[in-house]
Amino acid sequence: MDNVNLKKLAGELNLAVSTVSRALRDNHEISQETRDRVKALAAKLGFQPNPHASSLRQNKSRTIAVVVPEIQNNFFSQVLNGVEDVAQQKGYHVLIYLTHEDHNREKDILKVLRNGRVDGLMISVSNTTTNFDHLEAYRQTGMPLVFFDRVCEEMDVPHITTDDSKASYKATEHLLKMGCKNIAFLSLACNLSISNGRRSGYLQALAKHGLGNKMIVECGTDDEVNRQKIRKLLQSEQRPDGIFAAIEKFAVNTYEVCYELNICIPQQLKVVSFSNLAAAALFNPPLSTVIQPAYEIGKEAATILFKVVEKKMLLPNEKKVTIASQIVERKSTGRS
Amino acid sequence: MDNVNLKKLAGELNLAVSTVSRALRDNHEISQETRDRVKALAAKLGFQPNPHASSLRQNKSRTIAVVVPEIQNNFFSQVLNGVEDVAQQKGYHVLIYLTHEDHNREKDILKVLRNGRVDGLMISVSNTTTNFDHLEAYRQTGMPLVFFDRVCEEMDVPHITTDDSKASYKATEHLLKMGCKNIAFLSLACNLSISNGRRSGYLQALAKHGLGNKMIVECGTDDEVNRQKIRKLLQSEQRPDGIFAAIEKFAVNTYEVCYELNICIPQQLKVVSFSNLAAAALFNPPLSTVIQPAYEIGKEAATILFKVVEKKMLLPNEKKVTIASQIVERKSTGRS
DNA sequence: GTAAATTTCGAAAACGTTTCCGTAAAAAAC
DNA sequence: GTTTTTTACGGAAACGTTTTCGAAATTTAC
Repeated sequence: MDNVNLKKLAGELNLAVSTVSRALRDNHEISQETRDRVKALAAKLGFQPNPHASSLRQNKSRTIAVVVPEIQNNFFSQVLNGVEDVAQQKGYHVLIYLTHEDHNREKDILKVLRNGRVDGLMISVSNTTTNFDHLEAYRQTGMPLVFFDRVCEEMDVPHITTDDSKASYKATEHLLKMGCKNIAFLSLACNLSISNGRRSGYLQALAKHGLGNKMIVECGTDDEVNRQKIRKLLQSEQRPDGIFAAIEKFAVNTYEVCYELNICIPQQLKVVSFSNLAAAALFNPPLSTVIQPAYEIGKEAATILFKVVEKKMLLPNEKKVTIASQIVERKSTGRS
Repeated sequence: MDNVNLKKLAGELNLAVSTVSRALRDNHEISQETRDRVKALAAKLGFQPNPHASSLRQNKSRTIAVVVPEIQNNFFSQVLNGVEDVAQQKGYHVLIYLTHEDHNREKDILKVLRNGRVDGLMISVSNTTTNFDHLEAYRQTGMPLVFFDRVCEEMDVPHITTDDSKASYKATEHLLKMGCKNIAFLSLACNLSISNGRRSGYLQALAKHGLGNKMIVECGTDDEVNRQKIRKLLQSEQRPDGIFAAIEKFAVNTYEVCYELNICIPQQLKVVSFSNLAAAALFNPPLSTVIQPAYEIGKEAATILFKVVEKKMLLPNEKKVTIASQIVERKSTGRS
């Protein structure tokens, strides 16, 4: 029942397989009359060309892969949303792969993708990735590759990022403006270019305002460990009066510890965080956030990837795209 | 550079293509010595078999499709996480499609998938879907299909859901226990089996406790419209002292309106909602939630789908799987 | 010793498309 | 009226893999 294919259509219509194929693709070598006849029967029988045969012959799959560290993270799911929008509109399919911040998984995934399964790949690298050989190997095959958010600066492929460093600078400055003298930064592992940007924005702001007392706490995936570190930080001698969280999760951990220790936000501690959570406005107190243009990043990255896939020339400004993040000031950084 | 294929390997090794193919698949008809030789060269050249040729020949793609209404929604991204875990472990690939709650998109997607691109499909249907012909047509092709969360009860394919009705009953009872006399239900459009479950749980609880004054408000995707409806509800004569939101978004809308109208939660209004947001604990006040086992649903649905794909028999209790939701009581339903 | 079974491999068909090439018939050019 | 071009289509190769069939070479059975 399933196997309605070109041969079947051809048989039914007394035409050659090649003619049917051409008719369906609106080839001008086929008369309008025949085209209509073919299409009518195809529609009637619900013919859908076999994508594997098609891909094999044409050496393209109309599929792209998106590789991200995780998906529960609001940022990445919004990115994916943007990607899928563009892909669906262009008639492409989207394969999704999660690395769970594991370099080895990332390597395995890249390896499997190096064989024509997809026409292109966009990736936000895992934060345990320090070696980029697997990406280089992928690129060597000539397949289109685009980085977004967590990029490998060294590689000469399109990057789509947000202005992490600048946004971070502004967020830090915002804390200063609201009266903080002693700001701690909850950082991700340092091998990430992304965290470096965020960290350097923080450091730049401190330097600019003549504050040398940087406090950087490296947090990770384990909530309890994070809380432990934050607890220690908030109970220390020179305890900060402001916290800038590199990712939302750390802000959540901060809130938890503050509840636990009865530290009032924003009176005793002001908090700002990178976050794409719409519900941040409902937090107690509402959390000031640096919102990344996640959907736009996804959309832009996909658009550029498709341009590369379709071998269109990229404009110079499409090789490194930066989309601005936006600070939303809320009560967590309000004046006492 | 790219095209290292069986023929190339065969040429290099003075073997037939068929021998190389078999050697790589550890066919017992090939001597251990030859197998090793072949594998060594394959590894050296980084050979990856062309998946389209493979899929075409074997008539299977080692790929499944996941069709969901949206992905920003925490629930679905957690489901996807579960699915991807199982898939990656089994060496399958995952295609993702978003319907954006649009029945027509859903139809188009299903149509394109009806041709061997995937070995199986799992779907949570859009809430604008009332007609299931497209799903029936898909099933007719004999391809494996699994429903999760938003199911089509009528179709005889595996369902993986949570105990919506029961959880809803419990949540309503919880509100009653906390002193509510007048509970409103913020509902999704009624054609969804899912919302029917949640609604009926609510109604059952009211009936059980002899409360006839049901208040059902149908909300949708537009935040402003929702707020409008909630505003009207909370300003009405018999304004409720409890709100039960069928989805997280409506709870957010409720909070927003309460802030706006200076209605105190939980003193004046208690709120509970279906939600998978970890940060619900940080809300002001912390939101009581019905947490769905999203990750588990994804994992279970994928596991069952793979069983069907691999033509294993399903146990009777795998045809309809229900995984319990869990109520987390927080301040939003606390005693004044 | 021959017959039978086993091991190990090669040739070729097959999957369903797309596309290259060829070729009748019709139309246009002169 | 002949030649050239155009139109409309058919035949077959090709994509890279898997698998069927077959067949040497080796081993085992008797």
